[in-house]
Amino acid sequence: MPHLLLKDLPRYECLLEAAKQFPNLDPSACEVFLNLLRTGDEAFRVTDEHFQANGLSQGRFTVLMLLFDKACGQSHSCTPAELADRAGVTRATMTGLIDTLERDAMVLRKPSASDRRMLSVELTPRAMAFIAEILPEHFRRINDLVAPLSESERRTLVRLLGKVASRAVEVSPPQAAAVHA
Amino acid sequence: MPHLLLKDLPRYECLLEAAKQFPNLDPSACEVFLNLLRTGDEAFRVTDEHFQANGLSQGRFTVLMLLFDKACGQSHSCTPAELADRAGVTRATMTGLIDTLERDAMVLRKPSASDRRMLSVELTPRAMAFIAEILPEHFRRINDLVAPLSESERRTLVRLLGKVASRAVEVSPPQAAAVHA
DNA sequence: GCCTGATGATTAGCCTCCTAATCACATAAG
DNA sequence: CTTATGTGATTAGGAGGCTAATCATCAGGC
Repeated sequence: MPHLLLKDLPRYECLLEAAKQFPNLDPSACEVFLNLLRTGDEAFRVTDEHFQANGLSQGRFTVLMLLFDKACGQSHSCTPAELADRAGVTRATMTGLIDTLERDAMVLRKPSASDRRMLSVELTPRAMAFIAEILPEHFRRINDLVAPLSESERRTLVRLLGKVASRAVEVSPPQAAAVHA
Repeated sequence: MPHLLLKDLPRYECLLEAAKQFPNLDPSACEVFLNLLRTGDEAFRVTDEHFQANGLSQGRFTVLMLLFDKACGQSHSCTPAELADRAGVTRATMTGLIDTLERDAMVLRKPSASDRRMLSVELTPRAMAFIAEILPEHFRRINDLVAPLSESERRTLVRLLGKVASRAVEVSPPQAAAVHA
């Protein structure tokens, strides 16, 4: 479920053309922006395809990874709230994701002993086996995707992406932590 | 409505740690992949924030842009099927997008004279004014986002992104044009 | 003229995201 | 103790993706 919605990128000449109408339009900036969105989406698609073939969505995969990470660190529990925060979705969304994962016998909800409002979410053995099953192909796809880049190109790309990402956070902070004035 | 779902990127040391468990995991490839997804999502967010403030979604904006482009080229009509193809969504999805745009008086559905199966979708004057209103800020945000990059860095970034995007298309073609064997 | 199959648009039903409202419980203030 | 406030999880309802199934129309073969 990518969200780019633009199959064919406008070509550079079109941007130059359009720039005549809109003085604000910087062709090179737009070109970077469009390529960034498109490539991000393509990269997403390459892995999502594999997920879908295994009945996963990006959200479900992320939850499994977060719990798997916990499990590896011996900390066998995680609350829905913590999962939501780390996955970057709302708690309502996390409730829905856990619902379907529980339905598919991938996770269990257990009441917390100390605070009766809280739950603890745990992976089932079935989920552990499933993760071990799909991860190798996941990494293979990532390696394959990045294969055309040399190590030095990879460093350059990460550096340039980092500049843009930092700038993005600067110009529009992820969530303006609503202060109760 | 970004879909990355991972607020905090695993740091490089974590990747190296994880690589011990999974021989397939190439840390530099994963780093590129994660940065690509994250930066794409951040870039998306910067513009989507502006859209949301104006009651638009990415899908609605794309439809308006496609129709606007048509309108500028004097070709005042466009079928839902063509819009769906160019936007990269299914026709069913396009029906839904046109529904809400029509409800908001942004587009009109008109029956086609030549083929009674077809519709023609047109922008309303209200939509034209709306587009002229929001585009300058849209371009301003894009320029702002890319501002930290020099012209030469932009060319490099576009080139490297292009390599990855081409590779993505290669390893998993967008849609395997189902042949009716 | 009349089937048959292709094509445009829509509908129905599912999933995942969202916001806002609700409910249960915890905690601090009085 | 009681009340107010805060916090965890859920529910309700909306939007936009998808696939699969329908319906109307077109175009070709006989």
